[in-house]
Amino acid sequence: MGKLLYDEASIPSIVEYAQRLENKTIDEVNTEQNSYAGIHQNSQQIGQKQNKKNKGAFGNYLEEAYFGKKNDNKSQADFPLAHLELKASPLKTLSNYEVRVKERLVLNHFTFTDIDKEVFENSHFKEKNENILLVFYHYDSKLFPGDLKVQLADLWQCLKEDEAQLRADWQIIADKVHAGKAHEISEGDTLYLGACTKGATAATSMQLQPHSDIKARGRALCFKSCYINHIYQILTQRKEHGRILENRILSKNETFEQKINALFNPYLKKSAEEICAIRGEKYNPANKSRYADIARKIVGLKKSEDNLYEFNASGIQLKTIRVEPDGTSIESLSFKNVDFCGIVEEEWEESDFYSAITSKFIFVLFKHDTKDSEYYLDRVVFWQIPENDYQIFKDVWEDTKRKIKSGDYEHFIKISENHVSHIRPKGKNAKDVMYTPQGSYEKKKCFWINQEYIQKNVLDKVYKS
DNA sequence: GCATGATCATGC
DNA sequence: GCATGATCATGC
Repeated sequence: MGKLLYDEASIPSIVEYAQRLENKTIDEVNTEQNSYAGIHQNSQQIGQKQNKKNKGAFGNYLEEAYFGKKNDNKSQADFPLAHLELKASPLKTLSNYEVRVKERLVLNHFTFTDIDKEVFENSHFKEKNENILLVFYHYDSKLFPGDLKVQLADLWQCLKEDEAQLRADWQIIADKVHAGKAHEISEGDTLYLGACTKGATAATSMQLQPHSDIKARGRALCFKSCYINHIYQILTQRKEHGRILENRILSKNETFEQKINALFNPYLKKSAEEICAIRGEKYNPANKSRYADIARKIVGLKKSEDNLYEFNASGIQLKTIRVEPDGTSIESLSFKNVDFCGIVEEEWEESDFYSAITSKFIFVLFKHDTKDSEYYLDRVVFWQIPENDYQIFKDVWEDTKRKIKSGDYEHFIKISENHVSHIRPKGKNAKDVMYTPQGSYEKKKCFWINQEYIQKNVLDKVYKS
């Protein structure tokens, strides 16, 4: 073991050392410094031992060949003297050249017995993840870990930034365990911090839980993909522009639900046109998204959706639904257009649709009481998809990916084929097309959640109880 | 009446 | 010009 090139007890020293990697690869910097951090191996040698596609390959290489750490005691922080954890996070480039974090960031595993005994203040989560050194790198399955380019390295102190929400999320997970409902935990329960299933298949990862005899899938805590992507964006902005205005809508000790309800309260029972009049905005009945536009303006969202800190960090889905006098709705819910070239390169858990499905939903319900009367703002409802239903969304997504890969754009899953989700066109008109992996152009389409599913899971619970 | 495909206004 | 969040139109 050679001498380390940084001070193991100092966060600034470790962060500075990590930042030497920015815009370079580990092997480049090691060569410049004439050091392999005491370990005389380059990435080809390690790469031959480890499959290049091994998901942890870059993280291990960073730890061993750059920081000179042996990857042994996993429950201890990576830099115990500095109370600092090291995490590598892969980036991908979308077909529009936008750079995005590729997947959720997995933190510590937990057992239901342990979390049952903890409170947030003394939790393993808080202890281990208070200071995280994040190293964002460009993922490429064809390259050795030492040849991957690092984009950004920086410190994220999640409690200083977002303690209230992380505590609320942690508590939701712990409370399900307290209630003997570990088997009902869903990634959609929470906004930033998630309890994700990890690694092994469902059958082999079943665990006992303290307050129920029902076995539940083992879980790890993670930063959900929207949150880690948000962190990447914030750190990039701070590096490029300094600490510019970060537009938070929550004040201290206020929950997301309380804030949203407070924003909508003044307009309850008022018609769309009345709301526009009160707010001094124009109302155009020919605009098909007029109800959605009102809802977005009330919470302060711009079209791009990333202008509010909490919305960008959580990926929360704000949707408006028109409700008929009998408590039913007419239409299914649409999502972003499918990127035909992007989807064939993606895994389910990295996809836009997965991200939407596992986010929380805010439904803004506009109702009318007779067939010919105006719709008025009736209620605001929070909801998430139960995890038991994720599989069918995944099946629809996988089927769509497979058909696009084979060049079949004519036989996507229809609304009549299941009770949950389908694929349908969404473009300016039939001539509005998108480039495909086959080099042809096909009509734009997107994933939809079936009206029937929303009716049963959301509207019936609100209007038929 | 429902399934499916087509289309529209908006804002950046 | 384009993505978005929807609603509309048609044919069976």
